[in-house]
Amino acid sequence: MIEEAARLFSSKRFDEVLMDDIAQQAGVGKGTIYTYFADKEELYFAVVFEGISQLNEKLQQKVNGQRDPEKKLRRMVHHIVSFFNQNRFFFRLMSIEDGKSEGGKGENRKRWLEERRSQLEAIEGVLNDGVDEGVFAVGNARLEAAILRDMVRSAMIHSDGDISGDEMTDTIMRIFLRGVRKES
Amino acid sequence: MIEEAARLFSSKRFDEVLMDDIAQQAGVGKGTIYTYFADKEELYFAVVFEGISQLNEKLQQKVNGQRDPEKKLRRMVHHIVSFFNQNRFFFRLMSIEDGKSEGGKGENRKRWLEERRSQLEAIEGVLNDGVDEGVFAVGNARLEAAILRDMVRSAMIHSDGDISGDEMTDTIMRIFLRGVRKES
Amino acid sequence: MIEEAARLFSSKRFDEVLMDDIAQQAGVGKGTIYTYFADKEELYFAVVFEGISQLNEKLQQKVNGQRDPEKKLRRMVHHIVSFFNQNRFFFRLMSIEDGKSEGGKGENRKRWLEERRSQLEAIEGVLNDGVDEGVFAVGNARLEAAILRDMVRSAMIHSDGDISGDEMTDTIMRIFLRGVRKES
Amino acid sequence: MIEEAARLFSSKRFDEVLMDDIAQQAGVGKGTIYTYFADKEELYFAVVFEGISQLNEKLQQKVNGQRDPEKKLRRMVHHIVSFFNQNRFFFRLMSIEDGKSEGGKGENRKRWLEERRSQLEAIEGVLNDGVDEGVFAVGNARLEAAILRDMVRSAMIHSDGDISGDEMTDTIMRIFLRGVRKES
DNA sequence: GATGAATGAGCCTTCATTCAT
DNA sequence: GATGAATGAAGGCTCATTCAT
Repeated sequence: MIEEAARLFSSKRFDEVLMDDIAQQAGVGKGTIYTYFADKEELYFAVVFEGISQLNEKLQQKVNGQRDPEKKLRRMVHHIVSFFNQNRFFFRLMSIEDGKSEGGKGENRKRWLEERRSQLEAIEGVLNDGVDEGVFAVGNARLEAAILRDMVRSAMIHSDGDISGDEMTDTIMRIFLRGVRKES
Repeated sequence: MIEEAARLFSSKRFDEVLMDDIAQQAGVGKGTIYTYFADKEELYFAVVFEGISQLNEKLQQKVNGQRDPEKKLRRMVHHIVSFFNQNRFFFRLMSIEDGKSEGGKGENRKRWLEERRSQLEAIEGVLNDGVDEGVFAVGNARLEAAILRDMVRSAMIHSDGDISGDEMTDTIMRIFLRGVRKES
Repeated sequence: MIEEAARLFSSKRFDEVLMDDIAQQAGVGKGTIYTYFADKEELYFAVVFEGISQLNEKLQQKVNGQRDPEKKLRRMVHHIVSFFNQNRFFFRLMSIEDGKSEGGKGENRKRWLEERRSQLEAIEGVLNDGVDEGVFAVGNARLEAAILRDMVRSAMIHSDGDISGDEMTDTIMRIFLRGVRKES
Repeated sequence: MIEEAARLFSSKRFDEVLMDDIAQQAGVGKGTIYTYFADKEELYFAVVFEGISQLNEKLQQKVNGQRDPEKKLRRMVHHIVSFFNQNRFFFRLMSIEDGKSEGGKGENRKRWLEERRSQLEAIEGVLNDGVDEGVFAVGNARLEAAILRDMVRSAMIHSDGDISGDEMTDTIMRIFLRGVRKES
């Protein structure tokens, strides 16, 4: 149900997605949705958080069990690319939420910001590790973490499926690593 | 009228923006909007295209009157940053449209893709110039142009006004330039 | 202006006729209509009354200057047919008004009933003359006058222009005259 | 629901009848109407066709089980009078539709013309039977059928409830029968 | 007096939500 | 718990009417 909702929400505007459509696609009665979600908005955010949580969890795992900051970074980027490749709709949903400024029911907005922070902190941590080890030189770690992550978004949007996940990862890493590597 | 609509559309969901609100904010009667736009959707896209056209036009100007590819690139990035800083709503609207996949009345979708292509080609051109001059080394110029442009988006989102336009430009250029500079 | 309005009101529903259309057809500015008529409804009734008054006036003339009741009747029917043939729209408008029951602003409704009464009285008078002269035998003169007049409507609707005014008159008179002629 | 809509549509102009009123009169929610009819227009025509179909069906029955053309005709007229007496609104709706010329979505217009034709053919058939049996003499059977049917309309309009259905039938038959009877 | 751009009251229609089955 | 027919609040849109030019 969440999956079908995700598919729809990521390809159409919120108001263009009808509860009827979701129910039909998910193969359940319309009323059934309301057994699990208070309203359309709640379903929407369930979809959004389902996606980002899952990604964040996996991302955390990649950090562990690897020493070299560059390799860690590459594994993380590779994972983000893979995840988005398999869940193109989630990636679009996240883009949308990321673009928002203040709006939304504070509750959800807050949760979203937390998830995003947690995601960026994972990347930021690796960058800082690299700095500590004397291999990276970053100005604003948080900002650069965000830039790295969004490079994936950018690559996804502009690849239209023409470019393999590996090629994307390579391109992103080439640009980014040289950008943050400490000049010797 | 378009300006007020842009402000509203960029801070709320399409369905949360009421024609009544737009009319009120713009200080015109509701009916007046319909004298100029067939419906809410048309107004929305007028807003979107107004923004991107304006940006693209200015961007084209920056390319001329400058030799050094690095300096050209910096001027372009600086301009995008300034433009988005002055029109925060447009930048959000563009993010939204960029995220979309197929949907929408083909008409508008097509126009959007064209505007985007034109924008990226401007950047791409500079990258290719750099390659010709032997100062840049790029793999997929279009993709890397897109990445550069989206770095601005990323920086905007994650700066929340804390970071000045110049600092943003510097950070972006530092990362990107080193990423594309030909290794000597 | 009234004429164009008549043409439109008789071929479309009241709500389908736009003030814009009337203005355009009549070749005047929309505001100009309001110089002469308080609102759409007033224009509509001006149209309706213009038609029936004109018809009634002419009908009255036909009665005079003829002795024989049958000939009078024939001349009247012939005139109604001619008038409707030249003003097909008026005939439709009258049908509409005739069909109504109570509704409408009492003012107009009252005026309409008066005009209709006056019209039927003209016919009724001839019928009564015939009765006085011993050539007609009628039950309810008013009702039979109405039936005669509506025969024209009926013939108009079902002729679609295939039948000439004279043939219509002949058919109507054949049926009606034999129906009211005193049996010898 | 159709019945209440019929009552309203026959006493007011299309644009004066509000969907709210229909819903309220019918004792259903406004949205419910749209479960069964696509829009106001569709409901309107459903109402119109419901009436004429019902009448036509019954009319067909009257033709059977009777030999004498005059008696058949009288039974048909009597039935039309009764039907209209019981469904005054339908009779007004039919008048309106009959008066129209070209307009309307071809679909509905076509259907209307068919129903009307079928109705007139029933009457026409009896007239032709009479001609075959040598008791009637008609010029244009279709036209005279139409005239007969519309005599009922005429009588309805001008009776205002003062005249009984039987009296109406008698008057109509007296005029019409003598009009078509073959002169001996 | 004529005009037509601007207006906003009003209405049709949609669709999230409910609740009886 | 599941369902989907019924609901009505809400909002997009129309168009008669106004009034500054």
